[in-house]
Amino acid sequence: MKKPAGVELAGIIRKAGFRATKPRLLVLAFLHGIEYPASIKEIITGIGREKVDQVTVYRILEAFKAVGLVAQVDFQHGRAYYELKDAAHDHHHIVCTGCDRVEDFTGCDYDKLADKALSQTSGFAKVTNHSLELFGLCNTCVKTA
Amino acid sequence: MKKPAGVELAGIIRKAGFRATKPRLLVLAFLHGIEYPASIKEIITGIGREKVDQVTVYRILEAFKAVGLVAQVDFQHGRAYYELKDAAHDHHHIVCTGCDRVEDFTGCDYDKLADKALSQTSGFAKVTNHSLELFGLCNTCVKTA
DNA sequence: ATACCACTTGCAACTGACTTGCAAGTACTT
DNA sequence: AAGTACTTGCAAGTCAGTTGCAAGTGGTAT
Repeated sequence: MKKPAGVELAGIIRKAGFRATKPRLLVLAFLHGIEYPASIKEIITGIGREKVDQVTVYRILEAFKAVGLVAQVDFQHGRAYYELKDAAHDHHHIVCTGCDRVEDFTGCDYDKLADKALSQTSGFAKVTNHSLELFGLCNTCVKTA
Repeated sequence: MKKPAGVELAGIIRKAGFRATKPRLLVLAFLHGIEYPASIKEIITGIGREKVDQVTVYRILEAFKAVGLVAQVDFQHGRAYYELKDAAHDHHHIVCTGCDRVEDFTGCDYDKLADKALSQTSGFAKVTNHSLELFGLCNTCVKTA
């Protein structure tokens, strides 16, 4: 089971136009294993500091983002979070401002939103990307608020 | 016209629970004068570096944000942007990834979105805030892309 | 298999956004 | 006019993310 997974990941990386190096495989494997977006620090700690330099992780994520392999999300914590991008499942996150708990939700109606924005603005030709986060209180934090 | 505006701004600040100090008046007046969100650096430069310390600007914006007087938006430029919050006019921004040009659009259907998210998640009790940005290409940059 | 070379990585040093501690200043109250 | 709690300014610090460059390595051609 380990070998096939590795091979598959290498294929994903090569298809994206990169060499299937050990750091890139480690980053991609780590992202495959998480449920919610992870910060760079979490990614490095998760992989193991001795296995890959943080600069390398920054560069890999930047490159993966550029080819649409990963999505960068902003939880307003002063640092970037990353997760694999799943084109078929455009989801967003709701973040608890009390405890940083995260859950997913879907249905932002991206296409309609993009059309609406383009029809309202005179200077824009196309929408290529979007970011949407909801902030709120989880069942636990709402009691102590 | 200058005096009344100043008095009015002072009232806004006091109503929010702060003392109407010179730095706070300057920040609020500057935000009143901009068309699109400004970075801290732009705010400081706009006000005049000699008139107010950058630490003070950071603290003022943080405080104004906490009471809902200003909104912080993320254009994925690695720094925060700020603008006055207009409760009656919930607008969002579309940002050109080529030249950083910004325009507004409205109609994100916040209430419906919040309901949708709450019905899909089991752990959240309420939505208190949201962030939404579209990224795209303006009429100029789309030609050179 | 071997060698090559462009692509990658790791290290060290750096930048720039933002924060903290604290003494000095000042808006509002009495 | 004076007091005091709220604010500010300065200096120094933290932390995320970047840059330059020499050393390393994956994929290809031989």
